[in-house]
Amino acid sequence: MGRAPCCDKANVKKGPWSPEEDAKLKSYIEHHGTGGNWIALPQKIGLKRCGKSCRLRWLNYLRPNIKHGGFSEEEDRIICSLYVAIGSRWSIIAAQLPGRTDNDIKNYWNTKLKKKLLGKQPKNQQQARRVCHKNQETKESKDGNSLWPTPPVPADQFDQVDHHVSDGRASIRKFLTTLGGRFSCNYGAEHETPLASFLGQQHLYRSSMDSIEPSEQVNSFINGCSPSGYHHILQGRSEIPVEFNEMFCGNSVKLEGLDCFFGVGNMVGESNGTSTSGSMNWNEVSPLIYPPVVTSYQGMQQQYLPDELVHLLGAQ
DNA sequence: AATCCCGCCAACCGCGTAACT
DNA sequence: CAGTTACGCGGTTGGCGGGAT
Repeated sequence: MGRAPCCDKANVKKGPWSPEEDAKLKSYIEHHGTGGNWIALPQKIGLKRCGKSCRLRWLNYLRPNIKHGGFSEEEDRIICSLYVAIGSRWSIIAAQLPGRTDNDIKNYWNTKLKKKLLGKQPKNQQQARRVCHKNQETKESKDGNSLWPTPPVPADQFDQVDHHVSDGRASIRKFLTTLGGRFSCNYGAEHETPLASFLGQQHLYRSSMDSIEPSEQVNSFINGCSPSGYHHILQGRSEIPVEFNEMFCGNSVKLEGLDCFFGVGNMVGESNGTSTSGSMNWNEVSPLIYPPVVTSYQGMQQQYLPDELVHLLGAQ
């Protein structure tokens, strides 16, 4: 049957917005609001635009107090922290950064922040495109370090990560500690959301990871993860996005506590691309590399996220 | 000076889902 | 309860500008 189009595509203008269109939309919404119906809005104003397009334009550019560019270090840190915690939920991340839009944050992450973090990787990964383009075979491309093996993991073998679950909580604790350092609770700062407070003190760029202990809050989060919940996380409702997986794999720095995610002997430096699926034990390889289809975000929220985050997600 | 290449970002597209009938 | 509609979200695309060759 197919989906009904949201507007008459033939009669709708696409592409960049003109100042006149911006002015019409802005003026109308400021005086009358959206009327709760974006689809009808363009007709009311006399704009030949799709309702979705109007909504996007308003949310991303025309509404008051929108900031563009100039992300601060603090904002960087919050974005990174939240990305580690919840993945590419840009709207949720944007909700923690007043004046920022999900689109802006998404673009910022994809074009700058991700590279800033991945910049710690060997250069061959960053320059692969350029090098390939010039048909130059570099030393790095030969050493195999950039070739993270990518065999498929049969769905029925995910169960075999169960043996990790016994020490899973300890590993998650160690993992979060390694990633973020001290997760302390520091509510009360003005204009600080609980979530920003919860995550804001992570230090992703710590050079030393000795003698850091997770806070009570993190411990309670971790302890709140049932074994099945931990299994669920391992199975790919992974809150550790692929980029970070790649970052760690490509990083020569040994990250303690990641064994349960990467598998003994497969984490750093040993996946040199010379292995074959026949010689590697893929049950030991992180399922985070192959995130399966998400089936129940709602359920995950309720079971595996801290109360603060669940509350925020629920309040959306 | 011309061309190529790449990064950035505004905008679009399609899907999931809530709300409504 | 099923079907329909609209919203909101995240992934992707395409045009533009600037740097490199």
